[in-house]
Amino acid sequence: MTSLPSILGGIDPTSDRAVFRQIADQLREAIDRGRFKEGEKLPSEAELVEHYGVSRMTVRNSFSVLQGEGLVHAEHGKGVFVRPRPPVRRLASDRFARRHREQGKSAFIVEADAAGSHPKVDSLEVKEEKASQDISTRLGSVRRVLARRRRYLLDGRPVEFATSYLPLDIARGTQIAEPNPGPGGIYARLEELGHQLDHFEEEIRARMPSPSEVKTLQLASGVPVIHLIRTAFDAAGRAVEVCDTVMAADAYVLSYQLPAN
Amino acid sequence: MTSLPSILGGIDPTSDRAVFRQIADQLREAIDRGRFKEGEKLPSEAELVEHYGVSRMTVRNSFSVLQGEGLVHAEHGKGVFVRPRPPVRRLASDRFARRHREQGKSAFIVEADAAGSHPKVDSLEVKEEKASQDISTRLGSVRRVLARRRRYLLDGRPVEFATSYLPLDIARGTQIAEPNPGPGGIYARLEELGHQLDHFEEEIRARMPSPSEVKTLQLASGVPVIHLIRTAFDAAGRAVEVCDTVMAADAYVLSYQLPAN
DNA sequence: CACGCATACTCGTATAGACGAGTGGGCAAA
DNA sequence: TTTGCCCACTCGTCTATACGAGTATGCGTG
Repeated sequence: MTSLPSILGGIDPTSDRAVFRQIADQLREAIDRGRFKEGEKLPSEAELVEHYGVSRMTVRNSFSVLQGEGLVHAEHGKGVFVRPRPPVRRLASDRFARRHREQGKSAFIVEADAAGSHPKVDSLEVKEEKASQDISTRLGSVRRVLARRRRYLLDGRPVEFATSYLPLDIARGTQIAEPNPGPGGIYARLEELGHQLDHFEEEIRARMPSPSEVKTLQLASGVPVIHLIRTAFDAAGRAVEVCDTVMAADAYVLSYQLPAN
Repeated sequence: MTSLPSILGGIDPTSDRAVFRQIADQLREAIDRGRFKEGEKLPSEAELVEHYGVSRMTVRNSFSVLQGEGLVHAEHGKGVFVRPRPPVRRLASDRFARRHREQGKSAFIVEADAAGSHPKVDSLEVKEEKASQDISTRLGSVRRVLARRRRYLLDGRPVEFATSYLPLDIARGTQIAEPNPGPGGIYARLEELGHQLDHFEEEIRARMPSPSEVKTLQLASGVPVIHLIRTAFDAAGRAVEVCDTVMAADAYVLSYQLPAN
């Protein structure tokens, strides 16, 4: 390996920039310049202590800065590594268009197969429950709803956790209340039930994950989530489904097409 | 103030959960339950050291967890405070529709005024420059572009930084190359120049900000950014503008309407 | 050869102490 | 009363040390 001094500079003790920030700056720049490549191991804490002549906590402090930026991740017993950027899934805004619903499989499976990934859906849960205030408002003041929860994985990595909420008067007793909603998914079933879909509304937020989201999506530190709430409206203008989706932000690019008029 | 023991519990030394995580958990829960309200000061490091009987670094460690989650922020010399959730701007997907372009002011100013906020636009820079690889690709292999940079502020707080790129053969010498593009903005000018706008494509990502973005947007730690890249196409199918926008994620909700067919 | 253990190296957690710097209140001097 | 300083309290930074726990490697034993 190339010697450290040739990659990393020294500390400027006269600078008013904190030492641990100077170290973080140098590591960040080295990563940006490709001196440390994706997945590559950074110098160990001990090596940096040696190189900079600082205490271990100072080095750890700089690592923690870079972790917060999502640039690196530490593995106990192994080292600190440059975080590889996982391939992203691109979600087109027309993925729920009727023409994509004709075939049997879900949009997730179809797209992932096409991209050569191995998709999986787990923690499927379908149950009736009390609607939260927010969901109730979006669905037009319903008290209880059918909730369909599932988690999506790509090549073994969880990337998305979604819950669909439907009014009970629509969904109860139909195939929508079954774990497997059948070909074309619940949107196909809704249309068969006479709720011709008219349009969707999507709300997008980004934020840091809650601890439970970190667990469910196995998120590394420094990875935000995209929170998408989609409401489906039928031709009568009624909200027939709300889908609440939390996505690992480093796994997705959302794409929308908008008319200009 | 209510005594600490009544709000926060103790440490379970038999738990395999790290002490600083247990402290972070208790503080997080207290915040979630509203025992500490938005903007309110948390117990000082010294108080928590006293209460839990741990060292100061351990307490600081738990604070750093909560800061990473964007839940709290520290103010030197004052204390650690529950981060207030700033009001969010809701961006509708039709905000660039032609009918909104008739009046004089920009979408940002109009919407902010309507919301009762005090909008401002600064660091306006308009110049010709070499197109990056990505921008060049999106605009259809142009070498040089006109770049229009500006930062948007709401009630004094920077919330968004945007750069528009336009092909030189379209923009050079027109009002688009002026600091003030005139009523209706550059989209109105483009249409006057014969580039009737047909549709937009928007790509959305979320990620942690770079250090320079933290500076420009004065981001607190634990706040991600939404990165939106919009491409405008004219009726001839040509990409006539790419707008690269970085938004403080805690200041925005994006909203889209999609047809179902 | 195969297995298992010792060992060295990695990061994780925690303590104790020191000094610096920003903030705000109180007190003393003008 | 007003001004200015001091001090107490706050978080920021850094050092030095200790032990625990996960990982990988090599060597010795069976």
